[in-house]
Amino acid sequence: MLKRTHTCGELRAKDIGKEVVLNGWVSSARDHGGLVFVNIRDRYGVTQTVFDPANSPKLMEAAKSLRSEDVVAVKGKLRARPGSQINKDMPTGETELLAGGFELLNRAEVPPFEVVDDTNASEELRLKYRYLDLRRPHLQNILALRHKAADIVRGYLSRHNFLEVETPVLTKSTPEGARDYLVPSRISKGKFYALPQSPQLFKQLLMVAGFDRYFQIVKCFRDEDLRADRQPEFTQIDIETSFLDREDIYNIMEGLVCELWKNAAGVELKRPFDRLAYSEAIERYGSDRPDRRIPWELQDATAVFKGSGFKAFAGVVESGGIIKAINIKNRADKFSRKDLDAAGEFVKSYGAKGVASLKGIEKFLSDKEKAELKTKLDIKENDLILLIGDKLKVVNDSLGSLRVELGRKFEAFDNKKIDILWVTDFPLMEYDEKEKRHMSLHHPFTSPNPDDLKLLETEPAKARALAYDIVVNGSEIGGGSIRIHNREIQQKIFDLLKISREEAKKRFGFLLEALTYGAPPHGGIAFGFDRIVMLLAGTENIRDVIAFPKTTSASCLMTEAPSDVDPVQLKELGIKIS
RNA sequence: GGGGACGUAGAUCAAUUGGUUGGAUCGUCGCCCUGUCACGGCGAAGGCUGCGGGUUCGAGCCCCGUCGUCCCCGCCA
Repeated sequence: MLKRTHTCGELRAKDIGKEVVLNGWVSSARDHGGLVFVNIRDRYGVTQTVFDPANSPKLMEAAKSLRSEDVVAVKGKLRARPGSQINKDMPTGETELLAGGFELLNRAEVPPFEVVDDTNASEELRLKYRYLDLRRPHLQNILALRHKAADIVRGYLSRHNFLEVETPVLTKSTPEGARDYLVPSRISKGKFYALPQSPQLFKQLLMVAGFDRYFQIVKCFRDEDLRADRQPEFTQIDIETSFLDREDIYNIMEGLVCELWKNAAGVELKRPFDRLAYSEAIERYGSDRPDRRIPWELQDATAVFKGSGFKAFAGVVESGGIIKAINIKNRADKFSRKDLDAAGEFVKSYGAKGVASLKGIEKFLSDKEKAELKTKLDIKENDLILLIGDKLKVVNDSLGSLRVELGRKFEAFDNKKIDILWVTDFPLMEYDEKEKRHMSLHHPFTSPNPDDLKLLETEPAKARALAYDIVVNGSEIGGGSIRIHNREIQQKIFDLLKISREEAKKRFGFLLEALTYGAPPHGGIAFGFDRIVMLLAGTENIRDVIAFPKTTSASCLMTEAPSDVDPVQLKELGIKIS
């Protein structure tokens, strides 16, 4: 076959006169009767080839049969386009390849949709023919960006003395956390491996083993429902270190994040990153992953409504709930009755009964109450005040989410701005009403803050953890903690979580045992690599950054996985489907 | 598990209050065309309206079920 001498994206004016060969896909073929233009596309770009009868009438006739997505090799001399024919929208637009010969490497069927960036084909169809969708420059660029980001991560961490170590994919179900994907064992019938939700225990064991700086770009699996930013298998940058405290980890990781944004997106981030305590994040933004680009904050107005003429809120205060408000500055005129109804529907999904606008409830309020609100919320002409009264958690969840929803709707911030911060001092655990016990907020190997050890005895839910998340534009891109390296403290945590000694021993006795053989103080972090690439690429959907993603029902439209298996396979595994 | 939106030529969409023969654009196919680049012109083919049931004289449209896609809540240490 004719082998390419150049890619379809590199030919420029300086190459004019060269004999070249291009390989690629026909992206468009324009037959003018007496002259045929064929654009050839590969991963690097598009180059126009021209079949001119003045050069070879026979060749031109043959080129007339070319169709979109045929695979071709074209040989010829690169020439300048006539001045008026230069295409400024194409990087290769100053030149064209005058075909002197071509080879049809493979014929393509008519594709189910046009392979162009501004395709309007449904995502369903594009997922079924993902290999065609991936031919689009947009997706090719994102996957190239993903590769670059991975390369930056490996480079940075390697320079900082981290070792990439692989950990098992066929492993053991870990405690708490997400639902596991299970893999039946043929050799031990009736037993199962679990795919890792993260290599958490292995990276801690690597610390015990003395690999004081470990990382891995690694697939993780969680059998939970999907979202626009959640896939059942996803990629983490998993990191663990020994002999470092939180400050050291913040420092090294800020360096990594800055290098990612600088080298992959050309954005300089300011260091050090801001820090915000979890409690303050909830108070001011109603969320542990605040998007601070949106200007409005949640304000507590509970005191104003105590015994108020607005009975709904007075009742909320009476029963121990809270009232919070946001002041959406200077946008009252852009918020219709219909918008308010929509906001009401929106907050209902978070368990709130509804949302009140100040305008709507003003008539029930005394002059004093109105004056208090005006001062407290700094109300000016045309400000839109929205209020929710309910139980603490419901108010924070619903009003915090509404804040983000309306921030996006009103485009109340600069889209190019990057807001990055650490959220610190998470609670170690919280009480679960359904399970009637405390549950780890992060995971059961997270170290309590030494200052709060006494609280563990009295009010465990108030004890802070040495845990931290890193948040970019309201999206959690990573989280980690200092771990427990002391067997007694680890046992104490299990006791508080009501994980019995037998249970603990059965499920991760190997870790407990390892902690007794000289475990160094250690801690780490895991970044959601897909989410980082989403932010770098500026896309809202995780499927855009994964080559072969799954639908929201966790199936692959291309391979049709999951699928039935041969009964023989099941028999070998000792599995019966009921 | 719950809520919402959607499903009509190969693709993207339209189709009056439930009413005669279900349209448009892109693509495809044929003919014409020497400077296009989403080429252009003329013409043609292409439909089990996701699937199953029901209501009705009559269903793309209404009802029930089912399958699939997307978004959200729950879930995701």
